[in-house]
Amino acid sequence: MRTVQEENRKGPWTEQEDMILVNFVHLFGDRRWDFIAKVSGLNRTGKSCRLRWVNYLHPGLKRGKMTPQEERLVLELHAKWGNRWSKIARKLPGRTDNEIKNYWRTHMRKKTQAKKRPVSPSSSYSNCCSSSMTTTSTQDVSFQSRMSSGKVSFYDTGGNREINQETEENGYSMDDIWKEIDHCADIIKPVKEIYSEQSYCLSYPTLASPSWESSLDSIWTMDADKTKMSCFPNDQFPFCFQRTRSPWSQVN
DNA sequence: AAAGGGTGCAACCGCGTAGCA
DNA sequence: CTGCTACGCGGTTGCACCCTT
Repeated sequence: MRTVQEENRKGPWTEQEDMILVNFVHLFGDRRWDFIAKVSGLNRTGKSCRLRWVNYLHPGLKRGKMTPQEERLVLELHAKWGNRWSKIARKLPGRTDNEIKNYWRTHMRKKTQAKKRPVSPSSSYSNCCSSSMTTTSTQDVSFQSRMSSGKVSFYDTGGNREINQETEENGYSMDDIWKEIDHCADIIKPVKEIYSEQSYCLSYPTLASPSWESSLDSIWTMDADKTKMSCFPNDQFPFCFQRTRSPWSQVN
């Protein structure tokens, strides 16, 4: 009898695995992960496949640094909802809960470091979020006092009414933030466009939760017997984003 | 140029929950 | 109602890269 550990691969995904996963997701949709994991022959758990898809391979993902607008929105929403990362992520198109979680973690780390060095005008935190963080001061004070009094954990700030109040007093409402984000979305090239610009054969239908079924036929021409990427000309992989650290770069 | 520490991010783990038989 | 399975979420870890000394 073989153990699960013997059967399932762990650790970083290879380019090949990514391609196989993308292929099977396009075939069967981004549900039924255990099934996909099984039929694809990837020695991964369904869970692992789902995570890889959601956090990295999903075509609607935006890569790169958070914009000031996004930073502000994360602050706002976290103040409102606490560590409900997936809920927050839904309000930031193209960002994953994992990404936001990581961002927040980094953000809070910087904050606590700044706290340790109290009167440093050029603290890393203020540098990082200098752009237009109108909401930080009050939150910092209340949050940090709660932190230091041991009432909250490192991550969990819970809901914070004060910040909402303050934003309203400042006249910077959620509507304003949304307007900025809309404006931003105009500037940022839709993923679809980027794909076509780079001569990739794929055209992804929507940014969030694409309905693959509707466009499968036109997009993917795959021989059921071969799991080869007939849809990727010249073995190109349809990403508009760059991998910085990955097994891929090492392959070349 | 090398070493060491810091940072950021991908991926795993455990738990809660929805859906189904 | 109960048990099972799969999925989703939040927390945590590991490691590659970057920066400073």
